[in-house]
Amino acid sequence: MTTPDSSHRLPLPVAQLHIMLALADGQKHGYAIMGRVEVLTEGSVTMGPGTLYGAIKRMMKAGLVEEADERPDPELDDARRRYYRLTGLGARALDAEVARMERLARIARTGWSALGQTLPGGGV
Amino acid sequence: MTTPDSSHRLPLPVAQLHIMLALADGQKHGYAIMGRVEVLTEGSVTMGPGTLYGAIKRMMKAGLVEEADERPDPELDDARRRYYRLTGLGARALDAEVARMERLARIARTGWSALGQTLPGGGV
DNA sequence: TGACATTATATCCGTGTGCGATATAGTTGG
DNA sequence: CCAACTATATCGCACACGGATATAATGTCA
Repeated sequence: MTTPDSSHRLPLPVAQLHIMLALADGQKHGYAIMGRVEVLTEGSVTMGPGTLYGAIKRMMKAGLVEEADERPDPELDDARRRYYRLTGLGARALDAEVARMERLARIARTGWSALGQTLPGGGV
Repeated sequence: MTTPDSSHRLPLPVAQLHIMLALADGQKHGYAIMGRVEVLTEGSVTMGPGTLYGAIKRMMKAGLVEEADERPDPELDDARRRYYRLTGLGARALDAEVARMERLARIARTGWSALGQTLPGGGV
């Protein structure tokens, strides 16, 4: 019996995290997200359409992102585009995921002493 | 230019990262790893045997961990145990993975300005 | 106008991963 | 002596990722 309220169980799938980061500063359409992910990861992650649209479908189902009806100036627009934005839930999930990564990174950098807990077993 | 280190690709599967963190302060046997992961993640991640041994098998194949022959004092030992430790490659992969997480966390916290790059396309 | 690259969304499917369930057995303690 | 705990191991389902592919509108340029 996994958590029935699967609204946001961590860790977030990596593709979803990348998409969320790309959307963090405002709504974007799919193709723009792909480009933004590449820039954000400094070229280390190239997200193809197979990854993107599959992930977005799951994220919409989970309520992490939603389609935006508002569109930019018609001059700059393209009828084919579908714009997506983070929901409140999505923003909170992103925050939780980032906190999770920071906690793990801190453990890796400082050792588990960072936890301030007595660990059983000791070494070996 | 981040050294691509072609032998493995990031992001590391989450279970593998957790195992590596658990092994970072010294070799441990499987059952101890499960407990350590739970402590390290402050109870948020409970790793079962299905996850652990599958992941370890893949990690050994990838050269990220290896089985240790040295065992602790026979008094404290248990014949059934199999001890694992990080390899040099594993330690470097852990380091790269942590760096990746820190970079993403930094982007999430500070926005793109962290990249010091001119982003094409603009918003919307 | 016709040709071609680019932009843009969408699906299919193989493979890898996570993880619950399950099996097996040695160890410890009342 | 039996129950609980320790310990390793496998199976199978479901999901996530990502390459390949399809389709079509838009932009560009000779």
